[in-house]
Amino acid sequence: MADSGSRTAVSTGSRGHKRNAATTRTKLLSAARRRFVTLGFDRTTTRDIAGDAGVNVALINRYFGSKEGLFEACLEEPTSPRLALIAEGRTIAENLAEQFKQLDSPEYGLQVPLMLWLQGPGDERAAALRSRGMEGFAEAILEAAGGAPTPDRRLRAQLVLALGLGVATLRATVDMQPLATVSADALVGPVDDAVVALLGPMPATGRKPA
Amino acid sequence: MADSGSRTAVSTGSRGHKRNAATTRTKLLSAARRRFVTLGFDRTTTRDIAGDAGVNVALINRYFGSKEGLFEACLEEPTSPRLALIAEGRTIAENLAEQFKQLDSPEYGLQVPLMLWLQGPGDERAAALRSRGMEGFAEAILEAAGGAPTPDRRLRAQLVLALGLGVATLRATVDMQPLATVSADALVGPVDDAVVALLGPMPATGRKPA
DNA sequence: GCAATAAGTCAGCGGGTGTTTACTTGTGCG
DNA sequence: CGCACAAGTAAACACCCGCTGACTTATTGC
Repeated sequence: MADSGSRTAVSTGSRGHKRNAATTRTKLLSAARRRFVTLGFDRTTTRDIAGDAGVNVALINRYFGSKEGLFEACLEEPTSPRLALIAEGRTIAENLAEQFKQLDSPEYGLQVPLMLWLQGPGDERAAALRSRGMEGFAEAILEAAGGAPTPDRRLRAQLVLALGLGVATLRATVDMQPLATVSADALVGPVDDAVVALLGPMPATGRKPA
Repeated sequence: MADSGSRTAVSTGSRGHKRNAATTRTKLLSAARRRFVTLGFDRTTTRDIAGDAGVNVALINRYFGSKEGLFEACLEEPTSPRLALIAEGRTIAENLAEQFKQLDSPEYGLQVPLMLWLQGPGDERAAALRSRGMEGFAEAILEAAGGAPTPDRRLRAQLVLALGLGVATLRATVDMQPLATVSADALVGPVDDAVVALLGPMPATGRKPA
């Protein structure tokens, strides 16, 4: 149901034609992602998404089956090539700040915005996706921090994730000065203090492997 | 509009009578608070609240004017005597853990549940309440931490708040092990590490005032 | 006890939302 | 070209929600 069609009329090109399934699918995805991130699932209406995308509402159900299907597609399919959750050669704090920056830019990025995971549909499937995504993120943090993955360190890594999530949430939803308006770069220092306190200093990457 | 009435028929007692405005008002408040905290504003329906409270739906509009009014009343009027945001004689981490405990108990507590502030109505008034509440919380943290309220320390106090908010959010909405199920007490140690890293050690309270 | 009034009930309206269905228009292949 | 089918459109359906207004029932002061 609502798959890409057995035989697509337009093979690959999205060139200047007025009708192109892949293009409108992508338009819907990015429009939906932006709305979902800023407003949450409930407050986002399908008509608004379609309006932003400049596309008919019915296409949402055609291509994604339902609003929930569209939401799950937002979780699964990034529009631009997905950024590594925790890129190497940077501190964890810097990586978190990178996520904040993506939240800041209203056009997007918005690759793996933390907010997207929250306040999604009450749907069971989405909840499972959310949990797995969060755990994966925490695990990436733990790995980047190095050391043995003991239960205590796993908990601490999840606290780092909680810090990042809290910052993203506050910045996105509450107008609290200075946190709401300060640049993501200015957060790196203090956040790094907390991360180091929780997980210890980052291991030297690359040239000095432990 | 929707005030407590110029001349209340029942003065104070909530004794055995079938009709008592104050009692049903309170019933509505606690039922609403629980729903709002667990489900958020949008997913909570007035009919559900009234059902939980064992009360007719129309009473919500009678006593609180609207669903939004009920929400704001939840923010303003705690059912039980309000706990200090940051109680003295405890570390900030312990105080945060206390908030987590209140989130854990499904009956409640729920005095100043962090979640309540988020995902409220898009209403302007509620947003303002939210911002002021959050700022007040951050300021209480800053005060408890002692030292001069420099802009940098204010930001750091807000990061502590972000950590608490993130933990509360994750525990309430995402089933991520071990964070979701670990006891609030077990969080005190790690959280305290982060808080100390951000704001320095707590000043000695009471007997050794600065 | 008896009106006066507050507390509570009931049914329905109006609006908004997700979704479907029947239809039209464009596109590529033979 | 022209046919078949995909892509897109328009309108309406069905549902749920917040809210309202007229009504009924209990409670209180005299």
